[in-house]
Amino acid sequence: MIDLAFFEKDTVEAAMELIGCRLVRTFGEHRIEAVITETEAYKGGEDPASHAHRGTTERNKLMFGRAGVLYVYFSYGMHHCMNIVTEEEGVPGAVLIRGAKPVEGLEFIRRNRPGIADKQLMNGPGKLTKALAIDLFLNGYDLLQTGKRKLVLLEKETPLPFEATPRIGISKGTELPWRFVVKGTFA
DNA sequence: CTTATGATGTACT
DNA sequence: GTACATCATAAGG
Repeated sequence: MIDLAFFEKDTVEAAMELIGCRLVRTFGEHRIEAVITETEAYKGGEDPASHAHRGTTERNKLMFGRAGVLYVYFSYGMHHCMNIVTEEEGVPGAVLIRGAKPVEGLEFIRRNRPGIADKQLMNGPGKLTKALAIDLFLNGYDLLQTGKRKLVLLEKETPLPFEATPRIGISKGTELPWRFVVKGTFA
């Protein structure tokens, strides 16, 4: 079961364990479910590519907070990116969810991404947030909260084979193999 | 198939 | 002012 201990650990470990977990987004009667196929780990201090590298700012302060909370930010003036905070409180870290594969609610995903081919619905961080209708109003959302929830993370049923590669879209810290992506044709 | 480019909020120099 | 954890489209081979 997903609990605080699942997130309150080393960010790289958490990023690997998130591969194969399912995201469930609900709005009213609607339900979208997707399997996470691609993640990246971002720490703080020692990680030059991390938003938290140079200490807290108004935008990144959630990365220093409690694990299991969403950190959503607006990037390049037009995309949202979704992260899940990791590590103990006070230690910066978050896992960027870079890609997923739809398993349920395809019609609602298509509605969020009109005119896009099925294979490209959620194969990138900005695309994934648009497909799941995730934006800044979910910034700070607690995945561990009880009661009626708009977004739920489910533990994987079966582990998926994945590989570690350098992270994408960054110019510093490229030597760290902290991107994890499902192998083969699954994604 | 590949590369180039525009859109543009936030953090930083 | 510049850089950036991007994406969709246009242009070239």
